[in-house]
Order: sequence, then structure tokens, then C-alpha cells
Amino acid sequence: MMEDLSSLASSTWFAAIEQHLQDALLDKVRVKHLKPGQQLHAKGEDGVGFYGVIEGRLRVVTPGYDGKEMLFALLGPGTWFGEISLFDNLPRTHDNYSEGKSKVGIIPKATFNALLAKHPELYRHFTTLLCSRVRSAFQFIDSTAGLSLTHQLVRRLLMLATSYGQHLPQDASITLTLSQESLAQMINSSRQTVNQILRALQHDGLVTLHYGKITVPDPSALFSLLTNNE
Amino acid sequence: MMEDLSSLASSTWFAAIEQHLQDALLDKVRVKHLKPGQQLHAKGEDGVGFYGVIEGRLRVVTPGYDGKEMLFALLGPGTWFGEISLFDNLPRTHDNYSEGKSKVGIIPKATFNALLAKHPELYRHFTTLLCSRVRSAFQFIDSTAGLSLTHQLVRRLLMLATSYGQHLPQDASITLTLSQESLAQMINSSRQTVNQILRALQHDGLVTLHYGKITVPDPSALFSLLTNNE
DNA sequence: GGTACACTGTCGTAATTACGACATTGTAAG
DNA sequence: CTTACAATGTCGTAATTACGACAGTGTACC
Repeated sequence: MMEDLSSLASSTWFAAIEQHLQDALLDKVRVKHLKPGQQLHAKGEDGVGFYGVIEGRLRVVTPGYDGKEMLFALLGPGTWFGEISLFDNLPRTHDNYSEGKSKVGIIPKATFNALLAKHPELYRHFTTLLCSRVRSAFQFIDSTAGLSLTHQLVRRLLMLATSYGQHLPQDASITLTLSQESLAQMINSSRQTVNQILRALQHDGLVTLHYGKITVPDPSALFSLLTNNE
Repeated sequence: MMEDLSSLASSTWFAAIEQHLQDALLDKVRVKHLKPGQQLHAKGEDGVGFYGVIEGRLRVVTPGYDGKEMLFALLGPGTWFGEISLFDNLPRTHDNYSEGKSKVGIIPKATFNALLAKHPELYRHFTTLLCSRVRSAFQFIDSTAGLSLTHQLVRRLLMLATSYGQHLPQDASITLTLSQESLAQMINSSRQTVNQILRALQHDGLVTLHYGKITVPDPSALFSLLTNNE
């Protein structure tokens, strides 16, 4: 029974690794199947492995104050994650669970450390990965600072769309499974206000609204909203 | 003319590095004096070096939309920074300039890379540093999501206080040189509103206000505001 | 196919915050 | 000492947003 791990090599980060190191990593991957809603790890837990999404989609969530949770990112096939707790031995920063049925590749902590010890060249690639984490976090911070609610919402939609579609052709139509309530929680706003903004965007043809879903037909058109006018 | 570089070794991150590697790093440091307001680098520039604050204080700022800028952090003596652009060869993420007169240590990019090549053990320390960057960015994000303006302001004050005082005894009184206008820009609010909140905090004895400065007499008392009520 | 339930669309009202205005006060430079 | 300027303290008004309420609609489950 061979699993198809090809999607694990599809991200630009992984593709940039030397072939023999890619093989060394993939060789150690153990595949885990996740049921809809099944949790992979929780904020505060110890990190036990480095993960890569093979199929499906994972939700990265921050549990908040009064039970509310904030959706931080959606991870699609090809996305690797979970290295931070392995490097600094501190607890996981977010909750993480499967949206539908998913398959993830796991490299257990001990194996991960052994690989690093055996192939120190890997460190260079992981510094790059960590840099991209820092940069996307900074981008996230920029998006909450000093913008109108509409702009905040648009940026958040784009982040979700691109993080999901990171290995897809850039300007494809993307459907996000996401209630307006969840979106509201992400930008610290109310469901009603989000509804108003979304309907305005729909009126301009920038999004299409469905039950529990939002379609972005042309991400680049949405993006131009941010750079153009006020 | 020997400069006193001892403060460069005062952070917990640097202190954790093996002594001979500390020496190797410090040996390559070139000292640069900054005049009040002098810029060290701008967002978007190429990274030319790895920096450490020796004396004084640097302001890390995001230039914003309509000329407004957001104060991101204050870097005090012992703080090392600027490694991200060196590892991923992408532009600097923030503007950075001296608040008053400052001294910074610089390890130029070429030297930095040569050190990494000669001492690959350094990679481990830099992954740790990058992890701490990611974690503090996440903490920053948490602090802007779902909180009242008062709470956002308190968290921002605490971040500034601790980042400046990172090598000081934990619960010392800390004075921030920071106008209310700047604070307002940091939390995407107005000067007038910030003034209201600060005066309420002052009334409770949690801060003291001066011309262009804010004193936090007891950071831990401020901190308890966040965990307690509403 | 019907029943429960979650999500959406849309009110009106209350609360929060922004913003202009202006007096006052601290600081720096001649 | 004086003059210019930056920062603070405090109004009132306008705009934004939250929040409760409720009707309509899609989905899942029996």
C-alpha cells in the first residue's frame, strides 16, 4: 500500500530543497488520516512532529477570550507546518484541526531531530521557512493596523484565499468554507457588519455569497481594492 | 580605542550561545554611532548586516497608508535584530531609526555569511531567534484581536515596556519616551481617545503621564488588568 | 418529506470612537 | 527671557460600529 506523497513536494519551499534531502524527509513520513473536525494538535501542547498536508484542508485557530476563536489560516495540500515547537521546545501556538477528511504526513520529533543531525544542510532551509512565517505574521499585523473594516476584511479574505491556494495557479477562483460569523471573529467585528460589507462587495462582483461559503472569483480584482482608492 | 561591547552579550538569546561562538561574533562587530533620529535602514531596502544595540534605543516602525506610521517595537541595549533579510535575501520589513543618540554593533552581510559557513552550529541559535520572532508576532496578533481599546493599549504598553527592559529586573518602573499620538497610531485609534484611557489608568495609579513620556511604575499591576475583569 | 438547526439578510437603537477646535503647558533655541 | 513649536487636556458633534431582534433560507438528519 503506497500512499501518494507527491503533493508534499509541491510547495515552493519544499521544491527548493536538494533532491536527496527531499527524499530523506519523505522517507520518514508517516501518513495519518483525519476525520472531519478531528484535531491534530491544540495550543499549549508539546510539539511532537513536523507536519505536511497531503490532502484536504486544516484550520489553524487561536482560542480566544470568551470562547470565541479566531481563524488564523487555512492550510492546503503541500503546506508544511509545526516546526516552531520542534526548534524551541515551547508549546504549540495554535489549535489545528481538519476541516473535512484530510491526510497529513508526520515526521515525529525524534526522527526530525535525527534528520537535522545527520543533514545539517537542512538548517538553511528551515531558517528560510521560519523567515516566511515571520514575514506573513508581519503582513498579518500590517493588515490590522490603521485600515477601515472593509480593507481589513478584504485583506483577510485574500490571505485565506492565497494560503489555501498557495500551490494553485495564482488567479483562480477560490471558494472559502467560512461562515460570516467566523469572518467577523477574525477581524474583531460583528456578523451584521460583515454581512453589510460582503453584500457591498458582492454588488461590485468581487465576491459571491453562498450558504456557509464565500467565493472569490478573481483574487487579483479584490487585491486591487487595497492599492487603489481610499 | 576599545569600545565596550558587554551589553551585546546581555540578552538571554546571546548568552545561550557557546562562548567561543559569542567571541567569534563579537570579534566581527563594527560599531556605528547614530545621531538622534538617524535612520539605520528603511523598509524595502536590502539587508546589509546583522545588528545589535549597544547603547541608546531604536524605534522600529511600519510606514503606513496616509503617511501615518505605526510604532512596532523599541529596541534597547542587548537586542539583536536584522537577521531575517540576511537569511531570505528579501527586503527589510520595517523602518528603523535611532530615538536619541545610539550605538549599534554591525556584522556586515558577507561577514555574517562567512561566520555561518565556518560555524554551522550557529544555525541552531538562529532558528531559536527566528522562533522567538514568530512567537512575539503571534502574541502581537492576539493582542489586537477581540479586545477593547483599553486592553489593546495596555498590552501595547506592556510590550514596549518589556522589549525595552528585556534585560532589566522584571518588575522595575519603566519610563517610555512616547507621545500619546504615537501610541494612538500603534493601536489604530485617535490621540484624544488614548488620552482618555491613559488618564483613567493614571487615576488608578497604573501609569504616570509626563510631557512626551509615560511611566509604568509597576508593570505587573498593569498586567493583572488583562487577566482579571471584563 | 418534515423537523430541527445553523446561517443569512435587515431592521432600529445604543454605545463607541473619530475628529475638529481651542486653551494650556512643557521644551528647545536664540 | 522670549518666541516658536510640540504635546497635552477637554469640549461637542458626526460617523462608525455593536447588538438585540426577527424573518427568511439552506442543510442535515430522521
